[in-house]
Order: sequence, then C-alpha cells, then structure tokens
Amino acid sequence: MAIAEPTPQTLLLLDGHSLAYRAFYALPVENFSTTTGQHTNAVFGFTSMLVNVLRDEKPTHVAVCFDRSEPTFRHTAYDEYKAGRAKTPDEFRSQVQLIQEMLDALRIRHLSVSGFEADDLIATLATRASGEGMRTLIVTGDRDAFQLVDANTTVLYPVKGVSVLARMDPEAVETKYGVSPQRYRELAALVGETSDNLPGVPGVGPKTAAKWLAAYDGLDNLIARVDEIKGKAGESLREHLGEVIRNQQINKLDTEVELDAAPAELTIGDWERAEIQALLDTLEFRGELRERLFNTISENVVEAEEGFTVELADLSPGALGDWLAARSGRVGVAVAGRWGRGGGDLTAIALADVEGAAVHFDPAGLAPEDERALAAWLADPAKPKTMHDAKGPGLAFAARGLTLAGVTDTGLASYLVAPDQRSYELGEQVLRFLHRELREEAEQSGQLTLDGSDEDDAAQELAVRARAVVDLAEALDGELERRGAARLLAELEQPLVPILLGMERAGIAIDHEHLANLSATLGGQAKEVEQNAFDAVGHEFNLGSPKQVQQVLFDELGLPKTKRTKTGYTTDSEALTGLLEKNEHPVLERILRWREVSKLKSIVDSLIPLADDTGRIHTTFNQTVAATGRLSSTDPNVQNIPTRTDEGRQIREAFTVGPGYECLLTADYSQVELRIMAHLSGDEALIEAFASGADFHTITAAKVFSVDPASVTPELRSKIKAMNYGLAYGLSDFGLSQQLRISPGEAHGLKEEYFEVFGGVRDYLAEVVADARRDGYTETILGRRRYLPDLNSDNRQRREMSERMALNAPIQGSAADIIKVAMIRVDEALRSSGLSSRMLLQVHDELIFEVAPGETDALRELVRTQMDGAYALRAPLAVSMGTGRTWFDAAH
DNA sequence: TGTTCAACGTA
DNA sequence: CGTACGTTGAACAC
Repeated sequence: MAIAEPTPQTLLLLDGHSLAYRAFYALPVENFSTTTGQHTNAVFGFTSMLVNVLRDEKPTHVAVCFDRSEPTFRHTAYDEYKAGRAKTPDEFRSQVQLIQEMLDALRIRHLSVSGFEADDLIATLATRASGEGMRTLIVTGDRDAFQLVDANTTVLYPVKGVSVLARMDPEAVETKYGVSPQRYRELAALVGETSDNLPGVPGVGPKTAAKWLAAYDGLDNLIARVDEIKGKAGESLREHLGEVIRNQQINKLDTEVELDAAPAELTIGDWERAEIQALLDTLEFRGELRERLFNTISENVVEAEEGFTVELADLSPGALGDWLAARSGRVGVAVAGRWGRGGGDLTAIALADVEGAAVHFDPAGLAPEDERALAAWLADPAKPKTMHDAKGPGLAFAARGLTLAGVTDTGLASYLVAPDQRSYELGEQVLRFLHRELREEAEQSGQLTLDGSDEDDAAQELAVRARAVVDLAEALDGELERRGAARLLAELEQPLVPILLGMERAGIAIDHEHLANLSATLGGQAKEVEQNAFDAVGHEFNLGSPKQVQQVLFDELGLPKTKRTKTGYTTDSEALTGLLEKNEHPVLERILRWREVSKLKSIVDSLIPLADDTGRIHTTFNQTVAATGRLSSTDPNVQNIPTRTDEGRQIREAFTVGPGYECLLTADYSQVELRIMAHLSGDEALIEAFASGADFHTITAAKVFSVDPASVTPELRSKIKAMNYGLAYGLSDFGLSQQLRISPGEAHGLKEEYFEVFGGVRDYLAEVVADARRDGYTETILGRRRYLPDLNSDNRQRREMSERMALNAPIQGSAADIIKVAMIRVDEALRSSGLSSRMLLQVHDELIFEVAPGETDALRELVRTQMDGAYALRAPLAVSMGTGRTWFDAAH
C-alpha cells in the first residue's frame, strides 16, 4: 500500500561538554557573571550556538549528550587517556548544570550514560537514526565524530569561537584530510590526538598518514605490510605500531550504547515561556540572545513586522464620540503626564485599536462634547480598554474627575506571568511577549515622510504605545490562560486597582505639630548621644559611617572582630550587642542608641514634607514589586512605620483621624501565615491548636512538651514561637540556635520534638520544595505562581536560597491573596451598605480605615464579616480590631 | 551625578 | 546559615 512519503526528519545531536567547553574558553568570563557571582559564559555560548543551529537547521528532533565523570572503557584500556588534561575549572563545572536546566526548560532531552562519552551516545543515536531514515546533524568540538559522517550524517564543527561552524559532509572531510570519513579514525590513530593524550607516530602528520592510507588501502593493510614502508617515517611507524593499534581501539566510537531514548522520541516538548523567562532572568541574560531564543523556538509564528503601524486620525472638534463609538474590541490607552502622591496631571492621551487606527489629544484642549464622550467611554465597563499600569494614570484621570472602568492591565498581567522581574516597562514586555519593538514601523509605500516636529514624534510615540498594549494584552491572555491565572488577574489584581487608587487619593491625616515635636526631641537626643560617643573615644567621628565606626571599634579600641561583610567587619546592632556582653565600652551603647534615635528621626523627617495642604500624606502602593504577591508601599513607605518600641510607636500617634471623621479603625489578621501553614499542611494537631482558641504559641508549646498549657513557661513559649514563625522562612538548625542562643544540636533536637507532634508540617514543607523542584514553580491558594529555576542549581547557596523561597512563597503569597480578597470584599460591602467610612492603608495583614461619624459599630461588623469570610481555611481566619483617634490608639 | 553597600524599620 | 519589602547616608564609580 502506498502511503505518503514521510517528511524528511532531521535529528540534531550536540556534544554538551565539548561545546560548553569551547564556549567557556571563547567568551571572556568577566563579561558573563551574575550579580551573585555565578559565571555564565559557557551557558551563554552554548545556548547561543544551540539557538543558531535550531534556527538555521530547523531539526525535528534534538538531543544533547553529556559525558559522565566516571571513567569509561577508554580509561580502562589506556591509563593515560586524557591524563594530560587540566582539571576542569570550578567556574566551568557549575555551568553544565545550568545548561541542563536550560535544556529542561526548553524541553530538549539531554542524555548521559555511565561509562561512555558523549560521542558514543551520539554515535549510537546517529546510527539508529540512519536506520530509521532520518538525517542527522552532529554539533561537536570533538573530531572523533568525523568517523560518523556519511550521506545521512553531517558534523558541524566549530572553527572559530562559538559562532562559525564548519559543515563536514563526506566531501568536506575528504578535502580537509585526504581520507574518507570511514578512514578518518585510521588517520587519527596514526597522527594522534593531543587533547586525549593519545600520541601518534612522531614525524607523521595528516598528509603522510593520508598518503599511506590511500596507497595501502587502509590501516589494516598498512600494518600488514609495515616493513615495506621506507624512510624515517616508516621507521618511526614500525617503532610506534603499538600506540597506533591502541589509538585505533580507543578512538572507535561505540554504536551500541544502551539508551533509554530512541531517535524518534527526541522531539522538542511543549515548553513554558515563563519558565524559560524565569531562567533567563536568574542568568541575567537580556537583549539579543533572549529575543533570538524566542524567535527561534516559539511555536507561535512571530509577526513579520518589527514595529507597529499606527494611523493617527485628525479629529475635528466634536468627532471623538463618533470615533469611540466606531471602535469594537479592545482599545489601547496610553497617556503622558505625571502622577503620584494621590494625584496627577495628564498632558496627552492616545487611543488606538487593533488595526492601528489612532487618535491623540490633549485632554485639556477638548471641546465640551468630546470631553463628555471621553468621560462616558472611560467610565463604561462595557467598553474594553487596555492599559499598561493603569493606577498611576488613573490618579491623573481622577484629578480631572474622570473614572476608569473596563480596563485590562498588561502591567499586572506581565507581573502575574513572571513576578520576579525587576521592571515591567512596556517596551520590555512588548519585546518579550511579541518580539517587537516599541516604535513605529516605517511606511512601506512611497509616501513622503514630512519632517515631523517633536510634538508629532511624541504623538506618534504615544500612539504606538496605545497600539502595542492591544497586542500585548492578547498575548498575555494566552499566557495567563495556560497557567490558570486569568481569574487571578480578572477577579483579584484588576479589581484591586481602583481600590488602591482610592486609598492613595484619600491619604491619611498627619499631626504636623506632633511630628515636629518628635523631630526636635529626637534631634536633641541624637546630638547628646553623639557627643557622649565622641567623649567615649576622645574624638569626633561620623556615627553614620560604618567605615568610621569600624575604624574606631576595631582599630582604635581593638575590640574583637565581628562577622565579615564584603568590605570589612559588621557593626550591626546584633554584633554590637554581642560585643557589649564581653566588653562594656561605653561607645558601643552610644552608637546603638544613636542609630535608634537617628532612624526614628529620619522616618519622622521624611513624613513631614510629604503632607499636602490639607495635612494628609498619600503613599503609592505598588502592585507589581513583591515576587510573592504582596503589595509594597513607597513615598512614604507606610508599611514600615515603627511599632516595636514605645518611642517608635510615638510616630504612629502622628497618623490621625481627619476632619469630618470620627476615628481610625485597624483590623488585622491574627497569625495568618501560621493558619495558612496549618491549612496547607493539613496537620491536624496544628489545626486543632488554632481551633482551641487559646494563645497559639502556648498551646503548641504545651503540645510539643506534653505539658498543661498553664505550665508553659515564658521561655518555653518564646522558643516555640520562634519555631512557629521560623518554619515558614526555612529556618535552619543553625539559624534557630543563633536566635535562641542554644547550640545547633539543641536547636536540632527542638525541631525534632516539634515535628514529632506536628509531623504534617514537616511533610508539607518537604513536599512544597519537591513539587517546586519538579514543576519549576510554587503556587498559592489562588494559583499565583512563583518560578524558581535555581532549585536545580548545583551551586549550594543559590539552591538553598531558592528552597527557602519555595517554602515561604506559598505561605506569604497566600496571605497576600487573602487580604486582597478581603479588600475587594470590604470595598464592595462599603459601597453597597452606603457607609461613608473608607479604607486608607494596607500593611500586609492589617487594614486601616477612617470611620465616618456614627459608623463605628457598623464598620466593625462589616469589616469583620468580610475579612473573616475572605477564604475558608481549615484553621479559620481570625481578625482583631481596634479604634482610636490615632493609629497608635487604634492598636489593640 | 548615579550606583552600591550596610544598616534597620515593618509584616 | 530566616522570607518579603523601602529608605537612609556613606562610599564608591564615573
């Protein structure tokens, strides 16, 4: 039966070690290191070579073969095999692991078999592939592979660095060496191979060898008639015949290696873009290689054009409404202006649809009817818009009395896809997900381009941004769908935007006088303590300079050296407190005290100038900074206002209820991370501890030590408290011992005792890491992922760091999920209940409200209901609340 | 002038 | 050798 001719299949085989080694020496290591000191030159070079070959050769099947460190049959046959080789540098070895991680991410198989070299695996696969009618391409820096070359098998051999590959087909081998590929082994046996420490016949080079092999028709005949060969070379050959025979045995590649993969199985699997991106992030690869990688392997065909085409319409006054009405589907919105501290101002708006039809205008210069049309369109949730980071522009819109609804935020979407990025700048995301640049595509036809003014250029640029977010949103939709994060965006992060915007706009009232008094008091104290410190050492120095403090403590006073930092010895408070125990030099206490006072003063002084003319400060909540899903706060950071010391808490007295409101209300989740740990682990003992309702740390301590809760001493309680909290951070025996000032052995024992009772927690924590190692990411209760490619690093420090991140991310991240849900629920309930109270701040597990007159009880009830009900944990959420005139008073 | 480091505030 | 952040001033690099 005749069936269609199968499409010719191409198997690409790479010699991982030999190529990586080439790359390692071809690329300057100093240009390829991450900030953590991991060298990446071999990874870069190898990956670069790989993607080039993938692009140029378009293989249907791929595998990368690696050597093993164990000796091979060649070592057994010849003691000196590869003996002369310099030991592989550590900077190289750690990169092989990274290359394999890269291959895993790309779903390219990599193979290695104990007792064989990569070349043997390649020979085996190439032979089998040939038997299955496949074409084979071999990329290797090892010339032994030339023996495999035939009509179906070609070797690509790097000749210069990592960029130029010589294509060695049978003719090329013949031309270069004067022998057929089948005879190459024989030639190599005569000539020798220095890199394998296989000496050949002295005085015989490739030319002579080729001549002999041709004249005698192969090495066997040559050896049989070795006496006939004349001259010095002949003599030399007779003398070294043993080596030649040995060489020939050793350089024969094994084609019968047992492999767990057949050529036909070596297809490229479905890879996940975000996983590769995360890996490229940790390798700190950017720019060209990154882009090339995606262009080469992306299943999606990349659009041909590189920029974006936009057609800016010249709207006559009154035409905006019609233009907007004519748009169906998503409209991209890009704005120019300034925003922050609860307000902002717009200087230009560009709108564009998927076709590139665009408009650009100054919102201040609109005709009244256009203004109305714009306002109605922006506020209409049924008119889909796309923006990259909508909250900032939203503040500026709000300052003009405009509200936004129906927005897909590509900044948030990018964050959910890859939450570890440092930045989510639009241009970067467009390059990353669309492989396009944020610029206007040049006109194709012969249209004259008039010399544009700067204003025209700015308009074009903004229109391009508006156009680009439409496509970006489309691409990110797919990304989010694939990872099940579409709901997370649509139902959590995006609904949060207008809520945060409202909180930023509202701000919180500040008692200026109180702050000014604090500043003066703290300033006076700092001065006094500073003078005391000078007196203690006999001269002035800058207490704020770690360098000068080191000099005073370690050089002048000769105090014992502390833990090393990059530049010297630490003078942090822990170290100085430690020094104080052994040596009560008065300067130590004064430095510590000065730091404390100065820190508080700097916080106070930073707040004062931030108040607006109504006496309120407006933070900015950042939704795309924390890799775990938390919010962060800047300008000022309201999430690190002191609370631990009495003095610090005085700063909280300056955050007050504003005019027209009755008081502040704070509501926080009690031990939310521990409850999440109980929930996720399903540990019945831990869940039960929460159900009992008594003091959690006391109860767990009682369980661990099998005593009555009443007899748990404060010391016991604090030990278990440290355990409880430390677990979610990946606390080590050493870390626990440091904190509790016990020996690591005792710390280990304590952990054992704890896990004896709460074994489910131990199992859970181990499982989280194992799952993350397998999947490449962790997940929160709402499916928020964090990618951790370093879990498979062979650099212990990096790997263990990632393990702790993997432990913590689901817990911290789930807590972030929960309070975000709570904020949305509370906001919704506030609006539907008609209360006038408002939410002002979020501090990770705490919400701060400004209570309208007479609403205290209603708000308490509402907040409790909505926060409690945000998520049904097996250790149920618990909320505690307090009210008062100031943030301090509202504490509970 | 801009960037990095040590130190320290919060959850 | 415990996670996640932001801010500060000094020191360093340009």
